[in-house]
Amino acid sequence: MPKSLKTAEIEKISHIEYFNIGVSVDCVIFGYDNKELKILLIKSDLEEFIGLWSLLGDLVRPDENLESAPYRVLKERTGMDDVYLEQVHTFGELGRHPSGRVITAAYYSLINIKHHKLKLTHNELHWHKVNDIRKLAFDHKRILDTSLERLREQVMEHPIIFNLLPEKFSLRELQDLYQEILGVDLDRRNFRKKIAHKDWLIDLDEMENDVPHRPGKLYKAKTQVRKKQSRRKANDAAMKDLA
Amino acid sequence: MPKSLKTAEIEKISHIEYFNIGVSVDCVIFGYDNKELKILLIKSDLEEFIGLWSLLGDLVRPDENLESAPYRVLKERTGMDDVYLEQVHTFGELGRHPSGRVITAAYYSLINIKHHKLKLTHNELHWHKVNDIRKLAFDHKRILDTSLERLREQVMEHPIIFNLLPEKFSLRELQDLYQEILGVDLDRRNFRKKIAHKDWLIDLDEMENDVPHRPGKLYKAKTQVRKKQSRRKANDAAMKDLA
DNA sequence: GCAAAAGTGTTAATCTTACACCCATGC
DNA sequence: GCATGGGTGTAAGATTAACACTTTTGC
Repeated sequence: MPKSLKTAEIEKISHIEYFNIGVSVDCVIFGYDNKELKILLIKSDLEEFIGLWSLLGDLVRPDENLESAPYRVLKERTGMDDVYLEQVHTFGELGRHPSGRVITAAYYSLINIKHHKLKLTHNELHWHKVNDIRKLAFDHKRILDTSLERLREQVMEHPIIFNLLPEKFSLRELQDLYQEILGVDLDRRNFRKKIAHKDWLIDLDEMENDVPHRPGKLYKAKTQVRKKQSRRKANDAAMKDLA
Repeated sequence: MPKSLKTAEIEKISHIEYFNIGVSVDCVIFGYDNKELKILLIKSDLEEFIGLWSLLGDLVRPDENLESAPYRVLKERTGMDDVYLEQVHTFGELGRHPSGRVITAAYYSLINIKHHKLKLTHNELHWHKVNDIRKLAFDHKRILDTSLERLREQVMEHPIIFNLLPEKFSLRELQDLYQEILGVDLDRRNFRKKIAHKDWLIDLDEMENDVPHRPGKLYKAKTQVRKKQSRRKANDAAMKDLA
């Protein structure tokens, strides 16, 4: 047996002083309303950040999986479960939190802002236009920027965008949302071809109504596309790209 | 002033029991030698994982930035600094570590296995073929799989692969490395066209020597491509993709 | 001269872009 | 009848995929 072998218990004791870092999760909760990408923020309750807004976060509980924490935060703050959540990055600069050493794992979430289950549980929770945000508490602006970057990278590759829309939507609504997220204008005919090619949608054979123009067809996402497709496909694509 | 406003100091005290989670980093250190993708592992010194290999990791020090920790681990274990390192994902399942609650941020690193500075500082450190690895200590196999997946996603998009090669290399060596990472065979002519198009290389006007066949031209990566290009370009690409 | 890998170009297929007209509805 | 957006196709350009022969070197 190697001479330096030790039990986990001994290792823990010898490093006990290291068990002094807080771990939190912060949720970048995206919504879409009125043709604008929104994010759910809460007024900071820390004196240091008075007047500033912050992401929804919480310390990870000692008895909870890291991945469970953002679901809990969402459930507590919005009443929603079964949401799309994805880890983005973990931030751990010294001094990023005035309470001491806190490392935070950032997740982004895409939710339907009109969902019947959505009930904001706190009167200092508000939806903000992403494009208007200049400053947030902590390093939350940087977290938002990173999440938005990731969302832009993911949104064409994986059928996740539908989490931001009502169950039924028209192609125009979908295109508007892509445009808002990517910050570009898209050609309608080319957009429709590209979406059709991805085979993400089911044609509902229904029409919009109460629109002051010719109604569009309604679609829904295929078989509850709440999660990204397996990364397998991304790999296949990368390979095909070069093969 | 809102009634529930509190200072960070008070907040910390009220959550003191949460500051009981260890935070570590684990490094997936890739190298390339003998046409094989390798990973640097250390024999686990925990009784629970006797006989198993594990990633190189360490607890994050209370006075060190999260991002600094993997650089420190690499420096300590290999003598290398100025390496390519990228955060992949943070793992925090309950029970992933027998010492107690430890959440780990995984990074992957690409290093030149023949670099003159590389000095393994521990005699239980060894390079293993990635393709041969079936089981590792902790959840390190999963961390490896996630890192490899990410490496495959990144390697065509960003000029990072050169970190695995010596300073001067031939196109054949580069192609072999891509094939090894992606697990596919590539067409030589198409590969060369694609690489030329990316404009990542400088033609050194030198030739291989001591090869038992016609020598190939040598290239080096343009202006020390140690980091990914800015994400900006990825976004532009995503937009262009749809515009 | 033989084994091994270097180097190179064309064609067909696919994908991407740019672009304009008629249609259905509410008012 | 007019304003609004729905719905659709084509041609040019760019990119990708498949594919084979000649060259240079060491032995």
